[in-house]
Amino acid sequence: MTNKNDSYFMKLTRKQVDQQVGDFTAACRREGVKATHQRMEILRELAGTTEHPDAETVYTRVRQRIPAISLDTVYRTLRLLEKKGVISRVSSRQDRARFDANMDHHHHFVCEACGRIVDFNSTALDDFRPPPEVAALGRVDSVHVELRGRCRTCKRAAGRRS
Amino acid sequence: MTNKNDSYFMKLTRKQVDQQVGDFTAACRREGVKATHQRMEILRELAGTTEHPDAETVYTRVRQRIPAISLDTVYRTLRLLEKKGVISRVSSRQDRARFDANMDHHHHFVCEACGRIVDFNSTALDDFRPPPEVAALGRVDSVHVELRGRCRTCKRAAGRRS
DNA sequence: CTTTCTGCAAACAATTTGCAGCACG
DNA sequence: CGTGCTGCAAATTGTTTGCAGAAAG
Repeated sequence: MTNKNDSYFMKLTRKQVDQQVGDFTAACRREGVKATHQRMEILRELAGTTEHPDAETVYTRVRQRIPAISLDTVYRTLRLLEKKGVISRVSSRQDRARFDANMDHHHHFVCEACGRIVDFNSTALDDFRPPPEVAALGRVDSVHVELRGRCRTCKRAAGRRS
Repeated sequence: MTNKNDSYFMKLTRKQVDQQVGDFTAACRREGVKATHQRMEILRELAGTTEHPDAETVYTRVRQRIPAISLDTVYRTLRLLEKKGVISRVSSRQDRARFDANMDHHHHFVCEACGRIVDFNSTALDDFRPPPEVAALGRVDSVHVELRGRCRTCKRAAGRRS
């Protein structure tokens, strides 16, 4: 499956993966979360690849080692790992699609508390040129920047609460 | 609903909206697509706001003017408008969630043809400071950059096809 | 041993689609 | 007037959840 040209999806070294899985095992013990076979193998699978697989893909691969594992467990574990800060999902959680009639090139500020999205422009970003390592990957057509944080309203609300 | 402080979601002027709706009407005539009442009102709704609403929200609002409109029509029209390049969806189409065990700060190159996602780093982006207009909106916690384009493999495949 | 997980199946939510009548051009 | 569009309802897909048995600590 993997050959020299498949450099996009290079797997990490066994040692690096073991390290990450070991760290998580320790964290589980510390927090009273059970370090089950399924969880370890799911993390091992994800830690060993850079191709950002979806739940179904992780499921298919882990099943080679744990044939009886269920897709639900994969979903549940991915959610757990995300909550524990061990993995993240690519791009901000997008439950439903949102639309934009502004077709001029622009970027977004996203409030992670209330979900508000505000457009902005930046000359600094317009001048951005992809680094050579990216140019080597292929052709870049557009640059999309998302700044994540808290809008003033949500910051204020959080302050009042505490 | 709208007050002076609600500057995030300022509506555009009537004139700008009319312009955009008129342009689309013309494009419809040109391409033999029917410029129905429903389509025009959906575009009008989206063109008149900067808050990047989802389908359900557009539906609720347009229904105030066309009570008998259905949610399906909203979905169908949004898809049509997107295909015609009149609107876009916020963030790249994410049918299914994808996960990443690399928790170091990094950015993504996304091939729009095959969906491959490759991580990269950039000192230029690490140095990026949000413009003052964004700082005024709230606190920025992280910067996520997505470069969209074609990977070498897909570029090559496209060339062979033509 | 006891509490937390897993697998199963059923539930959910966002979005898409087949069909018959209605409206635009 | 005919073809494309709409509304309705049913299908699809990704993801979540309730429950009883299984396993980790």
